[in-house]
Amino acid sequence: MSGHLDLIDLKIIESLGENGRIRLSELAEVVGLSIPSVSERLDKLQKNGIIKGFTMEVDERQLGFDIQAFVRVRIDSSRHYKSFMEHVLNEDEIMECFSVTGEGSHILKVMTHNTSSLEKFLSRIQSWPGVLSTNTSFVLSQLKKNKKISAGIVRNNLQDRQVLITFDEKKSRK
Amino acid sequence: MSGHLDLIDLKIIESLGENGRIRLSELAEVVGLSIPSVSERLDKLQKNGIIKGFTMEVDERQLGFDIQAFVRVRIDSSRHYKSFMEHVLNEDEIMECFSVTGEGSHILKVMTHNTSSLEKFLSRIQSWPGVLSTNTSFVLSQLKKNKKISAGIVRNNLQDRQVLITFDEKKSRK
DNA sequence: GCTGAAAATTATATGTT
DNA sequence: AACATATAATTTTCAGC
Repeated sequence: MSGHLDLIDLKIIESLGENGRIRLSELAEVVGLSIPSVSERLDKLQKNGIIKGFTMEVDERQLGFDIQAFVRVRIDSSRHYKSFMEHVLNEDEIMECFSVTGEGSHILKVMTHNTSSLEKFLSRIQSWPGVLSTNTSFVLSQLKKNKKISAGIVRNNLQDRQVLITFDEKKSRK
Repeated sequence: MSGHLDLIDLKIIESLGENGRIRLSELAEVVGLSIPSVSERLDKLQKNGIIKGFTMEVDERQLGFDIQAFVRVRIDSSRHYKSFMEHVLNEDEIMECFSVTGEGSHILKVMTHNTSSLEKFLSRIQSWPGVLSTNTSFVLSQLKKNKKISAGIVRNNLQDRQVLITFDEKKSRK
């Protein structure tokens, strides 16, 4: 498993959240370590699976995706679950899929070209075996998108579990 | 505005979606242009705002965020909108906020430490002026997260608007 | 807008504490 | 684990097309 995360790891994570293409040299400057040290830590964070990968944020509208929507799907659970999953993975217009509690068993985040393509998409979904109903909410605008993972908050989260060793704690151990 | 996007731009976008830290040298290989050309195109894509930035995907659980939830909020619209926005931007636990149609005026994607911190968060929300009700769905698991923006699909989207000029079209113009 | 080649910067590998 | 040094790779700059 992951071993321990210290504040430097968290700062690395925070910086990469703000700018995923930041250079190791800059990162080294930010956290106050040498480049090889930062490089090694970054490798470990990826090997541990704490950092899963790097992506990009795009302006979807400019790429012709004028419609975003949340679609709540109610599926006749167990029996059709496997085929549902396969369909979900195959549909490029489904950007995210969550299994959730509450009304409906799944929430799909959908991105598509126009109302016509959305209509086609919805009738496709409704034809999948086990799909009992759907309920669609259009996204009018996105008011917030939090990229940064604050080192401070993560630190608080992890202190409970003693996964994290802060610098001060380290110092005080002989 | 943005000028024109060709298939090479879309391939750059697709590659960066798969790996946001891909090197210019690799990118140049993928799209079949020289490194300076790719570098220039990347700059333009960022200046145009088509590429908004680069981030990282993390394993939230390993960082102590054990709870993710969608919270539908119904707010007494116009009058309290501004203060609502301010609150939303201030809360680090709100990762995303969408204005939507359907039941409730907004959907919040929330990430927090445990049920206790969620409970605190929900009572905080409910105390904001104008918040009439909330409805929370826990995320049990995320089944899909689409990082890649397929060049093929974007091409289809944009062809309608003639924003995109394909290589073949370019060739055929004198 | 693209290229090749020089210059500058950055990343990797190795050995040491 | 972190560092310094040396080496390798990458990115940037720029003249020329």
